[in-house]
Amino acid sequence: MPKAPTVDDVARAAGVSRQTVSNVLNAPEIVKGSTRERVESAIAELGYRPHSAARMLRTRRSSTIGIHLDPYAGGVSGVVLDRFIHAVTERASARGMRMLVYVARTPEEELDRLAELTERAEIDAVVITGTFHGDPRTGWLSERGVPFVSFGRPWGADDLAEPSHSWVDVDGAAGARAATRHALVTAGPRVGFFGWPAGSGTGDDRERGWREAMADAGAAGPRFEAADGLALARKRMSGAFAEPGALRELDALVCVSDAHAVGAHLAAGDGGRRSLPVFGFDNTPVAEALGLSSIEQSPELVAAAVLDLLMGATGHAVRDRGAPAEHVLVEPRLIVRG
Amino acid sequence: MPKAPTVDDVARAAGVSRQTVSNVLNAPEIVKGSTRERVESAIAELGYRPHSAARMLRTRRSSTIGIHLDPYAGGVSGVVLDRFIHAVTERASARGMRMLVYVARTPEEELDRLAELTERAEIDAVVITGTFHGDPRTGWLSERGVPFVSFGRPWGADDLAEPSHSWVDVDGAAGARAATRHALVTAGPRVGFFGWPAGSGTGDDRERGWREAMADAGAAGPRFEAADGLALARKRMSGAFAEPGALRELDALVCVSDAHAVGAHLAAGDGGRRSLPVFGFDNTPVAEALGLSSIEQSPELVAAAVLDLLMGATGHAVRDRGAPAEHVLVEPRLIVRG
DNA sequence: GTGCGTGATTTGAACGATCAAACCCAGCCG
DNA sequence: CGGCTGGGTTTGATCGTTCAAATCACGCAC
Repeated sequence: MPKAPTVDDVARAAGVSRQTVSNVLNAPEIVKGSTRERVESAIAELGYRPHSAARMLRTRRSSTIGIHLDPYAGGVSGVVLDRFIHAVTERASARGMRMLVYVARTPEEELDRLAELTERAEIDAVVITGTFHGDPRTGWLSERGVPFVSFGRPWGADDLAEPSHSWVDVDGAAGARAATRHALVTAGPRVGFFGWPAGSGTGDDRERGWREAMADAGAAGPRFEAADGLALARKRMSGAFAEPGALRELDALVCVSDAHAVGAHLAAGDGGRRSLPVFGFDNTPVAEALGLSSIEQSPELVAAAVLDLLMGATGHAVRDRGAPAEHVLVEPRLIVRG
Repeated sequence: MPKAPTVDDVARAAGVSRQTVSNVLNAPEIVKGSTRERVESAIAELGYRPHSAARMLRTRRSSTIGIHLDPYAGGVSGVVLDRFIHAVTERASARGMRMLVYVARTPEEELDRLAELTERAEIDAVVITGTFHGDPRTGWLSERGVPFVSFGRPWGADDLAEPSHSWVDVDGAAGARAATRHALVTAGPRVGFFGWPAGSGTGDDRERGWREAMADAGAAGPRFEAADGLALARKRMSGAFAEPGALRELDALVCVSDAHAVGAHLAAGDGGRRSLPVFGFDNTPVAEALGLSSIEQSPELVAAAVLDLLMGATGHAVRDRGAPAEHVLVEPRLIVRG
């Protein structure tokens, strides 16, 4: 393995100084055209690439962004986050940034990881996902001045008008509203909602969309709930559908997740109504496989927005804090099937 | 933001020299007990962490491993790789390594990414996934002396006896054999196989397992095939089951993937035989949701094996090449459902 | 008493880049 | 003709760590 060429090797080959080579790379506009070309061809000739550790050391920037990898929970969802991570990585790459992934089982453990990564200067910024009420991460990051953007709103009093940090989220209420409206038009007025127990932010937001659409239409429908998980959801709805007439008196069901939707769909099938229109959330492969409608979150759009907030619309480095907290609310898209 | 403490700060606080602090961190055994304690408490006191860029620059090691993120194909599988990446990251973290992810749409693009990452010294090693016949990556990496291990065998002449590089894979034939045997015992002798078109390595390997189990039992069954994708699979089997008696004369079906299995399951349902025992591969959430049996690949075991090959059983740095090429074949596990 | 070996610690240099300031050289003005 | 300006380029210092070699302290044998 021949030693990799350094900036000095290039300088010698091009008959200029170190710094000029550095300038060609970092501030080409200040170098005279003819010398720039000479240096560029020397770079190409030698196959030179700047040694990133040296650059990091001097500039005190790692050009790396950290992101947490959620454990595989074995459930139906999860795909959304995987798509999101992929999209963020792609976007980051296009802006000359790298993505470092880390794992942690609890928020506390995540703070440990983050402390290590930031204090060793391995990352310049963080993308956090799945924010929740009283999330310890946001305050911690703000205090230490670590630039970050969250996929998920702060769930505080004033998310929209005066957010405590930059965030991007999908407008769950709008998604549920779209699904509910579609159901009202195509199936009938008795559209139910199948959600998580109250208090989960995301779930409440989606439920609100259903409520609003129903109120607008002057319609009413039952609300069911179950904790996360396909099996639980199926059991819950099997119970509900066992009530005489319950299944017959329902025109459609909007669900808080694809897991819930699949559970409800299977329960409806068991109850002899395989064709009950069911709407899920996340547009996972399972919903696709079973031909269920679902709300597509467009994690690619979220990813693009996250990087815009983190680096500015065209920047090639993380914005230093001091930049105002902004947010982006992505409009989801209803995918109709079945 | 107060300036982060350096090794010099710690040295001063502990009344020793730079190098002694460094030794406490990197070779504690050569430092006298009393001084070590003094230095350790100074480290704790100041909250010192070594600056990774400086260390990288000097040691010429980044302690970082690169891994490719597959694009979200929208299909049923993909979960296996996500679980694998998560597990690798966890294992790497435990050994003091970091994981850097990158994306690429084609193998050629992947080589570009790898060239950049290795030449800038951002990564010490690579984990590649989804190897195939004539994969350009393995040769490229070997030539350049970049340490790597693949999840997926080399698919060459002498994979097992004389592999051209270290690899870990799941024993697909064993998995299919287990499923077939189980089907023969619980369902009947007419066990079919639903595979990919021949030539895909992985698919051929799994099919071989079915063939062997059938031959051992002196049984015979039909073979079907379809390209990847749930919709295609369903259509193919709907066609097959339309033949008079075809569905009745089948006791069970072993499939090359969960997508195939789900397609076959749905087609069987359409044909009036919802209870046809179907066996998938990958144990994805969809199979779980529909109550189909499937073969669990245990990506966590694969991940552990990959890091063992890359770093040695207990090492804390990537083994330099010169280490012999080894391989590990992980035994998959049949998950019976329905 | 001198020399030697050994374990513990310190010193100087180096890794490869960028920053900050100095330098050089035309061209222009007074 | 001296001084000033400013674009283009070079020089020296620096980021924080580890390597390699030097130094130191101490006990022991001759």
